[in-house]
Amino acid sequence: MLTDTIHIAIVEDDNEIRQTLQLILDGSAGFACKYAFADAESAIASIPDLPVDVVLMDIDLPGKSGIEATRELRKRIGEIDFIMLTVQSDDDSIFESLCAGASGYLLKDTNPADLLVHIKEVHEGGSPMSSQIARRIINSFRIIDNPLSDRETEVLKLLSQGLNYKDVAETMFLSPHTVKTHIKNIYSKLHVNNRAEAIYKAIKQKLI
Amino acid sequence: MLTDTIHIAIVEDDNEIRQTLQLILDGSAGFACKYAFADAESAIASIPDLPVDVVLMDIDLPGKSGIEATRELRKRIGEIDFIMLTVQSDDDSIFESLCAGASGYLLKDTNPADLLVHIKEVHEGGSPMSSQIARRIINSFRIIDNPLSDRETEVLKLLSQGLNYKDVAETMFLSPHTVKTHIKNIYSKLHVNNRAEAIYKAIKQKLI
DNA sequence: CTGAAAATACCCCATAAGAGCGATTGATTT
DNA sequence: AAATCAATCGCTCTTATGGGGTATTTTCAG
Repeated sequence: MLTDTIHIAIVEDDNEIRQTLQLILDGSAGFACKYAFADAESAIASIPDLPVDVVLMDIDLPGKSGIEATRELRKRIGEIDFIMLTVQSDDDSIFESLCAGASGYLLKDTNPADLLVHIKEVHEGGSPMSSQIARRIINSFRIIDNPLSDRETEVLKLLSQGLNYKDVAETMFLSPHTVKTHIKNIYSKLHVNNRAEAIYKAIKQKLI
Repeated sequence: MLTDTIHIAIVEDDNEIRQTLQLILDGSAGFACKYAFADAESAIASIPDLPVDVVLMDIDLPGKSGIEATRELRKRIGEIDFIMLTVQSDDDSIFESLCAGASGYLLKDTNPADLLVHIKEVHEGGSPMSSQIARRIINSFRIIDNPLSDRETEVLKLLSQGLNYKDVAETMFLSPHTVKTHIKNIYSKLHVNNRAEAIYKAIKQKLI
């Protein structure tokens, strides 16, 4: 049925890649690719008004990057899925893209047949990515190493919830003096000298 | 070659599933599955001393969960890859597993042929997961919505680095009074009343 | 059994932080 | 033209915080 057609837009500055890709996608049953843009600016201007389900977005664009384009388009339209299609696979690009609202992240050497499968997956609520890229994302969940004792971790968690010395002491059935000592030790172990930085570091290192 | 064989261990309490799986895996070229455990405790006791490359871990085990088993084994041995193989696909299970050190997360309805491919992927440094599961992970990177102004965000970032009123003021070329006002507005917008909680909330909501 | 690390408790003191006020200017929106 | 909000600067006051110490008990690994 026509209503099941997935409507695709491409944002890619390389003319050959863009045109080839558009031809392939538009020629495949169940897919339509009527729109293609060579830069972020024109994509941002046009896509909000187009009947598009999935956008294939290159990251390396002249002027605004594909990540910025994704971020801006996301702000205005929530229903479109973005797949980053790029040669870059460095950690920063991946995480920035995901934070900007991308649903998939594929490398440009993905073959057209697989690409079609992945577009379908995204449209059905999935997030296709190569297992190498998935690993990088997964690694970001790992805990590096935890210098804090159980008690110290407990204290820090309570602090992060806005409790002060006295409250923490009461919650943990301790003297406020002990809480203070724990906090001092936490600061020393994390090499910080105040609460704000301690919490920041602890979260970044997944200690709390 | 024999040296290219991937050695697998299974931890799964259902006898039928465990035995069937072991037969299939051990019978496949390039794979060996000589070890299978019915509970976390025996797996934790034995696996550190076994020549195993990849562990297939069920989450729902009697006694200690597969997630705990993964966490404990991870502590002691870094070179083994863990694939969670489970019926549960709720967000908590996924994130806990990843934090515990799992490299892949597959549902039990994955067919044996695909499973072999995924085991290979893991062993080569990838992280196989269904695109539905990948989407859940990706969604955890999304920014919910940002009530803070640019200036306020800037202030909060500096606070998270341990700066005090005065330092922030100097860095941003502002009066300490203005910084104080910004902070007060931040607290009010985030519904908190101190620095610690503000930073905690801001990070959790990906505002900084 | 012994020694290190963790957990507990206490003191003093200078300063940073937060609450509660008010006020002006310049955009942006309606 | 009015209203809103962001951004800026200012005051007072109380309390919490962090830095500097010391010391005892418990727990756990070697």
